[in-house]
Amino acid sequence: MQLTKHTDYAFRVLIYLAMKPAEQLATIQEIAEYFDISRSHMMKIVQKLANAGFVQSIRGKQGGIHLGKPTGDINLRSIIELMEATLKPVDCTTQPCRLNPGCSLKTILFTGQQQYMDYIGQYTVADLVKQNNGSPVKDRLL
Amino acid sequence: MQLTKHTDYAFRVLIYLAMKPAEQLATIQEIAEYFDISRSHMMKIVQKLANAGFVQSIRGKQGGIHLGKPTGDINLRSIIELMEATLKPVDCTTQPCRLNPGCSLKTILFTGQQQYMDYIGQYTVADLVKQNNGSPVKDRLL
DNA sequence: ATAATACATTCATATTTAATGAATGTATAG
DNA sequence: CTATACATTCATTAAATATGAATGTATTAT
Repeated sequence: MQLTKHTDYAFRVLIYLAMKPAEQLATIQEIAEYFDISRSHMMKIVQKLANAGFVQSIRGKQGGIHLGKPTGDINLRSIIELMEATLKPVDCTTQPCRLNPGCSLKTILFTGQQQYMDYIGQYTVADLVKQNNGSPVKDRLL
Repeated sequence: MQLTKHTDYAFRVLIYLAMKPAEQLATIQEIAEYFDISRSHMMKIVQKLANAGFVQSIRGKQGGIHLGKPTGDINLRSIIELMEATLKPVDCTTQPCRLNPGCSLKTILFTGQQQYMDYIGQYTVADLVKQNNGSPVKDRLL
């Protein structure tokens, strides 16, 4: 009942990138150090984000990464859907449950999770970098 | 992003008990066999439910277990809250995140989860043993 | 009383998933 | 053609879940 750290880190990367001027590249190394994670590990998170188009990566010397689309177009729900391995509240089939298929529990749980996702879906990365208690997030963090 | 099997099994136990006549006792052995789980393991799930009052257990010969309260009084949300170890969508403190405390992500995620729980909270075990596609659940299962 | 039964508790183990890191490959700018 | 930065594959570690064995305690039927 908790998001994985991969999802957590993915959000952090996006927030980090969103706080930099759009044209300025960040390196994976730099972000890994900022959040105190190993480079290799951070690489994998960025990888997934890059394959999905949320981040654009540029190889080679002077390379780096930046957001692949405007902050307002990166829906938080889509990040969860991308990073989380399993999105079903229960698994009634792998080792079949004797109550299946008449059991209405799965429908209730599934619909509940939809409520969660629908709510999250109202927000984008843009909402995460807005100032919220007086001082701009940017000023407090970079 | 998935409920643990403990929670899953807890629901199964409650559904099983709800399907038996109120005055008739079930044994842990019997339920364990029904769902094909080891007795020891099933014991632990029942234990938690018993400590919380959802199930009443009677020791000794001719002992067994039955529901501790009417099916309509066993809210599904309360079962999740009882069985799930961790209910926070993200943990920003164990290994402090540098974006904390200005980061609004945790608030969004937490509120989203509330939506989930609030939805689930509309249902009780009584809703799980109602007939739903013509034939009573009871007829199909026991 | 006491043996049988059924829950209670503690301890140890196995399995799975998530998390992490090392090593090596590929592209590109200078 | 070399330094840099992303890309990919493989192996390892750690943590959380899940599971089971052994033993204790209460109750009741005989």
